[in-house]
Amino acid sequence: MFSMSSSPNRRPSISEMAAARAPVPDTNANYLDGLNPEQRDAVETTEGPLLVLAGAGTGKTRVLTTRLAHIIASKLAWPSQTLTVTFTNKAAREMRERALKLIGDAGEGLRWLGTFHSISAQILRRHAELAGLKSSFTILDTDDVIRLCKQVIEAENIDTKRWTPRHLSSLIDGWKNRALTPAKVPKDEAWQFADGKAIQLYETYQNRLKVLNACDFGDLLIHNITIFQKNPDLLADYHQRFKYILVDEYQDTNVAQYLWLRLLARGSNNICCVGDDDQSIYGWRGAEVDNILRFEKDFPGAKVIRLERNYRSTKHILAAASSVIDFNKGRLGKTLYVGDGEQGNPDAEKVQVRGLWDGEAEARLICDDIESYINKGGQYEDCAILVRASWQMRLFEERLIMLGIPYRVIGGPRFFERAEIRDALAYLRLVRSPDDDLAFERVVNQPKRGVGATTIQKLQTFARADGRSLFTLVPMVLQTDEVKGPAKRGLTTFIDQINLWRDRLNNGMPHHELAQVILDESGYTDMLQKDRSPQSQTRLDNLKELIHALGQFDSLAGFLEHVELVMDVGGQSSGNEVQILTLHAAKGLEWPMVFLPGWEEEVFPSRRSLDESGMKGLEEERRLAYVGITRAREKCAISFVANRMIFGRWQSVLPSRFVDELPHDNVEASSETGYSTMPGADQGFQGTIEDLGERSNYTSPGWRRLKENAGKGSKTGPVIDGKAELIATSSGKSGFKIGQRVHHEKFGYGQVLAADGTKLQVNFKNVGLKKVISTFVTGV
DNA sequence: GATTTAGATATTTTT
DNA sequence: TATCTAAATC
Repeated sequence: MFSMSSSPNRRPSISEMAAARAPVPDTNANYLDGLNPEQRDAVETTEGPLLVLAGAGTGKTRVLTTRLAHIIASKLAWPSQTLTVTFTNKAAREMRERALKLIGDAGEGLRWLGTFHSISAQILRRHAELAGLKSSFTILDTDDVIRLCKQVIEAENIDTKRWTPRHLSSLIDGWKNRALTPAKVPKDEAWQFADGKAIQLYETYQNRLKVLNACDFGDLLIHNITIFQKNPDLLADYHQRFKYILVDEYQDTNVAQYLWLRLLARGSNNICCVGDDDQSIYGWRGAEVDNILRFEKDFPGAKVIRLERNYRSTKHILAAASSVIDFNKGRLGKTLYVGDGEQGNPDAEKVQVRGLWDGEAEARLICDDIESYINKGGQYEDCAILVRASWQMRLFEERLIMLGIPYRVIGGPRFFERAEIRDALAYLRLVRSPDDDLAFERVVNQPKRGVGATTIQKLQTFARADGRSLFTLVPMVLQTDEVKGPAKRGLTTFIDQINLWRDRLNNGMPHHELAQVILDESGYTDMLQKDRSPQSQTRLDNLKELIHALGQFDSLAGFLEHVELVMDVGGQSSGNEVQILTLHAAKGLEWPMVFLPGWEEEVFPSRRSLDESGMKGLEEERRLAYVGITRAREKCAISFVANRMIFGRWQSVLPSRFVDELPHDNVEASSETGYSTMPGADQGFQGTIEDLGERSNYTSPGWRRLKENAGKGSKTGPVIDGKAELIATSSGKSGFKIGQRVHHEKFGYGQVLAADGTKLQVNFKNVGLKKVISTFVTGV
């Protein structure tokens, strides 16, 4: 319907470009139908900088996609002359699909629609030499980066226990988020690591990257920025190219992304940013809410459009969210209201706030709610449980399994971050680029080939001295007697195999077939098949999945590039299942029924957030609360508990301050925390000391002590900190929990240190070394 | 060099 | 509690 006279992939002729400059309003633009006045304004304001403040559920994505479609359909620009940046691959994909749906073939050729990282990688590949790289540079993921940091720290003889590689990598990442190259880092920040060596380490890290012909994620943008700054001609080319810039989730941009956008927008000045300051929840990853707060100053003459009509949630849900977020200072300010009609649904349910005894009771209640919703004809997929931290998920999983309710955990370790997948990819990387030392180190002894740490260290020393890569160095070392025995044999077969695989690839063996061959011939598959741990089958399945995914790409290079930047390929199909996810992962999603458990001080708002970032941290936690509530369409149930087990210890906890910030009129509150004793307090335990037999996990200190003691004929445990530990065996059904306070008629009060359902280890406060417990332990 | 054991450590995670 | 890493032992 909006097809153009010529193929959109063809470069436009001069006259076409001239014609495109004069907007030709399309009177049949029915893609504009159904937009409200503000949305329409946001779509049609095409000149100059524009900030669209889009509250939750106000049609943000629709505006963005329609705007893109509008620009193309009105021939203001060719698809290839628009730059659209998102944060996630998923958002980019959705944007592309929706734009294509609106304008059909005319939208083909949206080459510059993608994530900040994928677009800056594209640009960097074209001009890599200006950053001292080859255009075939590899993009390192977090895992590689940490290993590299470790090497850098060790090279300086710094204790990696006191100063962890993870810490250094997060510092470097933080600087890159702020667009600081080693030279630009404020000198006093050097003291954040290894007694003032931080900046120096950052510098060596960067040098190592250059030698490896590699980039980390932050580099993609930093290199772009420096290239643009040093080469005005080149920047001018891109100014010519990008007539319109669209940015999604602007509140999440960091300094580097902001500078990058500023540089590119200087050409046309047609930059449209869409975002919501109230949904900025990635501050800990370098996002600067300030970017969106400062927009009008940064882009003079900017227009600001607010989208406040919410088409998602009931009035009670919106009132609850607004009430909480209103406690934040320094907002741009918007008030959400029900988009359809004055009141919305008059029968809408109020937001529920419930207090429970402990996490298990909370899980029971929520899962029962889900069950009764299903019994009334609801769908599992309509329900979501949103938690602050992933450790909170376990209780819900256990309960859902018990009830036989299908569920899916969203997020968690991603497909391409799994060890077996990264191993397989490292083999492929090494076959393709022998100089990839990080890949070499990863797989040279995986499966075991007798090449241990000592050998690798030796090789690294030589490689450093020679300025060669490990792979090219090894054949030379093998000529000498520096490496002997199993290590020598292992290295020989390793090198031979890699070379053989490379020949096969060059002789036209399809890459997915090669991947299978590599896994089989290297012994990797064997290793997993022999491994009888419960995860090994999943690992084999994952590898199968990987080979399948490989088959979808034309070339190995194409696949690797894809993998480096698009890490979310794993099985996406979601069936009819209850979803469990973190609040962070929930952004951008919505459900009819949303459960928000764990609203307790220290948990949510999280203690660490407050400790580390104070007021700023608290406000971000509050935005997280806002995001959580606004995910709900019809029903939102918030809950908190009185007792929670955190890191294996029971703690009594207080309701979150956010609970008090909810509006009374829109909330229905109830509490069941009136217990005076722990559940199970009425049950008795008879204590005798026994051999505990085999248990899968004795590694925790409590159980380890317990095991040491078992079967030694000893009647009591060792004295630790002047307190005796006694091991009791349950006489009946266990209702006791780790950390729970118990009472024994002889020994007085104690605390349960370990329990597996039938046996208890109790730490009694006032006891020295004592004998058999033959009497009952009672919960208090 | 591999395996076992002991100890420390613990959010959120778009690329 | 569960997981990861380093030291100790085989």
